[in-house]
Amino acid sequence: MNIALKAKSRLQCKIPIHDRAAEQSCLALLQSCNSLPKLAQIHSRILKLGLLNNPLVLTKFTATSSDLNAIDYATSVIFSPESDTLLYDTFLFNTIIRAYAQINNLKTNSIECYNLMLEYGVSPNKFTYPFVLKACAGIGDLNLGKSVHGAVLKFQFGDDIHVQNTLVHMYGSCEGGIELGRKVFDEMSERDSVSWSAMIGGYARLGLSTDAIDLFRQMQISGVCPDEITMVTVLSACTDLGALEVGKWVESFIEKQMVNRSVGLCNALIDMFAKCGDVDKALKLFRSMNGRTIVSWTSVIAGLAMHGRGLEAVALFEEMLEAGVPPDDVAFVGLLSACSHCGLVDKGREYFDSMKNDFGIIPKIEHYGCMVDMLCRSGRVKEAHEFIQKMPIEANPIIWRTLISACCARGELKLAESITKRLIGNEPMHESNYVLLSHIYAKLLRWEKKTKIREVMDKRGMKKIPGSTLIELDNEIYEFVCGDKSHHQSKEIYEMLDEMGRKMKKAGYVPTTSEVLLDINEEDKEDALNKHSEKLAIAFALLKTPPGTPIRIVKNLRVCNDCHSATKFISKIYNREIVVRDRHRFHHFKDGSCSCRDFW
DNA sequence: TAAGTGCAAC
Repeated sequence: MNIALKAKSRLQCKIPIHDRAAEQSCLALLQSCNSLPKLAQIHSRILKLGLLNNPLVLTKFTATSSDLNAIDYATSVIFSPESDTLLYDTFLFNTIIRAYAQINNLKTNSIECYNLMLEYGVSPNKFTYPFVLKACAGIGDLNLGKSVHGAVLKFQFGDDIHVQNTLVHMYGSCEGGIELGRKVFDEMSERDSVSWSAMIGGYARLGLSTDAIDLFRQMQISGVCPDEITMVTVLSACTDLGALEVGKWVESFIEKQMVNRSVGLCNALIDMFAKCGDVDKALKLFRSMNGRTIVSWTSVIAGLAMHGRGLEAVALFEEMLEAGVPPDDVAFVGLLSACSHCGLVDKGREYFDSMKNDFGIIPKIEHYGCMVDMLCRSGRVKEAHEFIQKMPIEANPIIWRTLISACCARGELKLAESITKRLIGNEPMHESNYVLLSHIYAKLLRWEKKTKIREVMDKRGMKKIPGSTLIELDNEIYEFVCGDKSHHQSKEIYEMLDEMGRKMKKAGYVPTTSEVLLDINEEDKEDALNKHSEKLAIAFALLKTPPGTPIRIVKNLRVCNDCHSATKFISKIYNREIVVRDRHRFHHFKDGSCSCRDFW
């Protein structure tokens, strides 16, 4: 739909005379309308009464419905050449701007409509800007947002708290806008829970989760009472960090401060517990809640899959079907990844077909990704390769990397090499491709080629994403990077590391030096491995926590082969359960083995 | 007629 085009021709149109009584009766009907079928009835009445060109009626029609067809219908009539321009007012424009701002992919229609409003000389009011800014946030265009901000100031709505709140939200949703959002936030004379939620949410979305949690602490000092949405936002920051202790604290805070937990809040708690390592708690919470939504089910199913408990995830999916909840595409991603993680290839294939045939869901790249992973894990590398070539959509780098890892694990090194080289051609600045290639060369014993990779990376000016590990102790979050010496107990940590190394070697641990990308001698390679952030974090935890208690750490990247092998030894030697969350899944180390069964 | 939030393949 092109609003502007439809509007152009109608500036000169004549003013029709309306039947006021009919208008009133229609408005009253719309007032009590609460369902789409009812709306359709009213629609036919509008037609019968000849009120098609009555903007008042159509505005109400638009406002009552969140149905896209109704909105499009109403706008096309409102802006048709026959409609009554003299009845165009702020309310009408606000309604349409709001309607489009609420629908994904149609946010630009909101902006188009707002521009039209200015073009016709209809004045925006303080209710206009929250809608317009919401649309800007959805589009994520910082320059657009800035220009609307300019208009806000020009029309002198800059002091309105709702406008300010949406400005914060808008800047927080646009790339590079967070600082400007913070400026608006800092300059506000008064802040309510929405202001704080918008700012905390901005940090959380950008992955600045520690900033989000810090700001939440400041909010408590400020005396503004957080609401459900604030808590959902803070929980998403906890989830991102893997900060289970902070998450638990948030849960108790919710219990103390709030009477009822909304479904949304419960879903956020479930997701937090699952992704912070306590999937049993997530399950318990899920069992205790009323009014579960598809998001609740999906969060637990995906959570179980992530912890390697695929069979339980599949059972839960079946339970969901029995409960009469129709699965959506996201639920199938969780289910298929569960099948993949517990080796249910045939069952997985059945579900994949059923998704299309029984539920009419067209598989997306993520679903194909699950299928490739499933075939790879069960050792059917060739089949996986054929599957990729037959896919109706083009494979993405994630899928290719899955296949490459499987090739390496199964000794299909030549195939791995050729795919990796092609991938580097497509994504020359993606570090993990080079790491993969270097592993392949190490396995092929092609040391000279392996050495060259580092040079290529340097020449292309690539920055290595530094590996880091988070650990939470006594409500504090500690971060370790490779070779970190910044901790005040650094000396003790490195002594612990030496002790761990000695005990591990005695138990039969051999460092996987082929992991190291640098061109250095074997001894230095061992040293480089030994300083990996996850080993530092584990050493720190062994020092600071009572014997026998579980250790939980969160790694920002995928855990490396050497750390994986070392952690297995450590779990046995020190008799500790070690729960490692990496970029993609959980590893539960216990008594010398890992829940991922060495495939990740 | 006003704001803010939650599930996704490696």
